[in-house]
Amino acid sequence: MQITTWNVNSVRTRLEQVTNWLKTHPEVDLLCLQETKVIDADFPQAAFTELGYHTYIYGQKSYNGVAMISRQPLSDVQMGFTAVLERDLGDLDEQRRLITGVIDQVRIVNMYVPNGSSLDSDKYDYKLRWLETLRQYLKILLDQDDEPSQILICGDFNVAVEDIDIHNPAKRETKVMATDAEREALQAVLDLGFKDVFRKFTQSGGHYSWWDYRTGGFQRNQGWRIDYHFLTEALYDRAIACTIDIEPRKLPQPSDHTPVIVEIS
Amino acid sequence: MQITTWNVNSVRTRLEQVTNWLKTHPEVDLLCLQETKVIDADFPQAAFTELGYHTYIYGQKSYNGVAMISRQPLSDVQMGFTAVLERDLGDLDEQRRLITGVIDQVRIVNMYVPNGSSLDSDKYDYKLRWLETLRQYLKILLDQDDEPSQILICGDFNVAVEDIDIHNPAKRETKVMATDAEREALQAVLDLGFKDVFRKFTQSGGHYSWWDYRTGGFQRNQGWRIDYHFLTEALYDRAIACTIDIEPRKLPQPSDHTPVIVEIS
DNA sequence: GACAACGCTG
DNA sequence: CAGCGTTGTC
Repeated sequence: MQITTWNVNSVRTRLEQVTNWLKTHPEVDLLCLQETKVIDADFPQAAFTELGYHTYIYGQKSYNGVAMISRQPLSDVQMGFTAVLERDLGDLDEQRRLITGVIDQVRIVNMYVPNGSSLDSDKYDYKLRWLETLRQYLKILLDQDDEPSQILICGDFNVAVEDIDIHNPAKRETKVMATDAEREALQAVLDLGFKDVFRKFTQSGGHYSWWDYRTGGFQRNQGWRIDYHFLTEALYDRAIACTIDIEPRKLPQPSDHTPVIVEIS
Repeated sequence: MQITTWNVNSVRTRLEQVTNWLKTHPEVDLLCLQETKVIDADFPQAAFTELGYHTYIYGQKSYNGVAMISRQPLSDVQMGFTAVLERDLGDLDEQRRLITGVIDQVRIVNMYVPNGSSLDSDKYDYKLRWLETLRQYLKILLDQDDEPSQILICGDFNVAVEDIDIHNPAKRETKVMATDAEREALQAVLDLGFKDVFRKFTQSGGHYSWWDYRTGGFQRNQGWRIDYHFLTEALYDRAIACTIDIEPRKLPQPSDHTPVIVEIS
């Protein structure tokens, strides 16, 4: 089974690139999208159903929005934190950033973690609170799951977990995406029992999933690895490959992110 | 000598269409553009100079803007009413709607007449005042010119001069572009001694230069003839053809207007 | 740098 | 329906 995560930065603008990618990657069973930036009514479902996929969408206009494009139907699909946490989360579940479903006894959680803007902003605080809520949410999913848990969480985490996941980690504490506070908040999530499956196969640096549009850093491979698949132990053991496909980032008018694919035996 | 008028509705968006049109119409000596929608600093001059044309631009951001693209250098180029009327025109010369120059002893005046919005608007009043100012402006040009005057005024006049210039003239008094007041204001201009050269060669209706994007009227040829070449008597006598080229309107992402070409012996 | 929305104009 | 500019976001 192959699962891909890809922040497409508008599914409508990138529609042809996404469908072309699916056509050239028929072995991919599930594509998890982030930043679809479109309300459900305007999501280009037909483009995917015509190719034989099932679509599960949880969208919002302009910002955020996630979707899952699956060869097989998913079961137990749920949107947002509230469906699982069953309490009022205030502002933490207003934005559409998280969708989950089950395929072949594996629960997939596809998410778009808040970016955080700047360290002194309310958005940064929101990001930390969101990650803590994610921890609580995943704890329940883990408790609900049969042992051993087979859960995969993937998406754009907007955090680089290690210094080798950043092209220049020197001033990492001054900007969002790699501060200690963000890493600790994410680590608390991973401590529930999730492992970065890319590192099962690749220990070297220089492998990134996102390159800023502004600095033109893709040409010089000045990027960040912020898109991940984190797997529970049992699933991690079954993983046989995890790769980053940088080809879509080379196309004209690309997303700033590129797909990350994991294969599970 | 062939002269073309074309409201391109943004010269940057339409640049390739415009240069392609020039390439396929090498016999055109002068192309008069309206609604270039760009300040002079950002006008894509190089695209025209590379093709061997001289450019004369009088631009404005977002709205209006006129330009002349000429095989031969133009002489005595002037922008706006004020250069000729030499008095303070208040708001009537703030918008960049008029440029003039001389080629082969023929004075060309290229203009974009205000649209007028709706009958009860200040813009409608502005349109009528603008046309009266145009009359005063042309009177001076005529007085300055050697007898017999060889003046051609062309552009988007935003007025249909006759009922056969409108696909459905029934309710023409309720909307802008063919009310009696607009026609009278334009007629006062033409009474200085200008004639609609298209009608020298074609008397039938159904010939238009503009089709509204909104109503999709191009498919059913529901348009308006609002782009003209008006010529002084001496020049009118020398005209040997005047045609509307609807091909550019058939292209993807077209301007809502299409070129009108006049040929003078 | 790129995307989407909104307001304005035609 | 299509253009531009502005704002907000990342």
